[in-house]
Amino acid sequence: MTFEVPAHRPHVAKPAGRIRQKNEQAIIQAAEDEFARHGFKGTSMNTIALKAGLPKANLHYYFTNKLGLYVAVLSNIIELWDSTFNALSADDDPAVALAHYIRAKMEFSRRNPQASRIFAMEIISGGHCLSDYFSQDYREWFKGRAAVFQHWIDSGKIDPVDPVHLIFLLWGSTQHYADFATQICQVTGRSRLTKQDMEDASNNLIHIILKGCGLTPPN
Amino acid sequence: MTFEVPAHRPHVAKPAGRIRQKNEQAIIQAAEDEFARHGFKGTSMNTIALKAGLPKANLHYYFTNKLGLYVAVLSNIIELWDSTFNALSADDDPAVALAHYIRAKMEFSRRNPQASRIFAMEIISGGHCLSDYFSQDYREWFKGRAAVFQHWIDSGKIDPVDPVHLIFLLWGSTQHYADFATQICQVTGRSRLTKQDMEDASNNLIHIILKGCGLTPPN
DNA sequence: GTCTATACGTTGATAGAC
DNA sequence: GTCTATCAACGTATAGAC
Repeated sequence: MTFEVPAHRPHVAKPAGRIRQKNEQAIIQAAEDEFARHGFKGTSMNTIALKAGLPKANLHYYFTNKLGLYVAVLSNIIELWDSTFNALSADDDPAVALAHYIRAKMEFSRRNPQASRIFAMEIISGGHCLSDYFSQDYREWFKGRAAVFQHWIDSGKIDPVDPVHLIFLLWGSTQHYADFATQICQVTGRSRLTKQDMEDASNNLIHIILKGCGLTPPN
Repeated sequence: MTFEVPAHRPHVAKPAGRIRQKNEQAIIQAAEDEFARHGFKGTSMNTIALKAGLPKANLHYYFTNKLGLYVAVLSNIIELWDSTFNALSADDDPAVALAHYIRAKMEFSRRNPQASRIFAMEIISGGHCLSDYFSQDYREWFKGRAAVFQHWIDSGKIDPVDPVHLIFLLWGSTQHYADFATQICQVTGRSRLTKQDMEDASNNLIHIILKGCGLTPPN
């Protein structure tokens, strides 16, 4: 009995791989748009397919099902989400670190408003798709982050505020500019939030929050 | 040819009216639950009907169509929404007025988390159903509200912060506790936000925001 | 006023030709 | 790998019996 040896195939960049990459990218992009606007249940695969310029059967080829696609989009977002927050360290000067964090979070809201909105919709909807993300590890990670603020408090660098609620203040006040951009534009009569608008907003937040914690804004 | 005269019917409280009131209430209640969880597109009339304990044809009897029901729910919410904000007056002591407003807004978030979430979802989705609400009048109203803060600034009562962004800070930081309650519970390991949690949060916000505006919290 | 039965489009998903 | 054709389930909405 003999075994066939596979014929030699010269190593070329598989065209399939490039098409896959391009299509997956187009699908994720289109899916972000739709999920940000209508949430998970409110979004249809058909609409995503149309927006991506592909037959809808292809979506099921690349992403087994609708939930798979949604989780892929969410994961894409979560990866970016916490990195800025992780940059905060107990050794930092609180004023510099907080000002930097607020600017970074606002810049993230400006550049990825859809990511912020998908996350917001998922949380508002109960966050069941993020149950893996919200694990015991996540709680430990959060405790560690809050400990940074507690250290600043214990060493008298900032006012004895509640570290946990300070974090929610930072998150809520910055994400508001991505999630509620529609309302902000309506009340201010703007068509969109410019980079300058976001810098004004950042400066305002930095002034109030830092001073509110007993700090003087840097520079 | 004779015309029949309708037989006399003694005036009794129409059972129809009471049934209508009871059913409409049950439908709106169920609709709030579903819209808060899945947004407009993601909610089905069938699910609302099941939750309300009524055949789904009844929903179309009481509320012409799905959009009509949604708008009814939204209007219910909007009515409550701005009243607390209207209470702020240029003549008030800023510290007292701001502290009172923050507490009122947080209490609203605690008692009507679903209302806040439906509003949030609608805004994130583009707010097209609120185009009537976001009229020229609304912009004028908002300007008038911002003028209160500007007056406090001009008379040297609070720091020269940006009044418009201060409003967004107040809105964002308080609504966060309704809209992101799921995330807050997950990271803090709680099953729900208690009244005490919300009071702690209020006190923290009052400390930071008032001090950040150059004010001393009252009492 | 109320509810059963049903019309008819859209949904997520798949089978199978190319 | 890709796409056309199709399915069963579910969507909103209504007609008409009670």
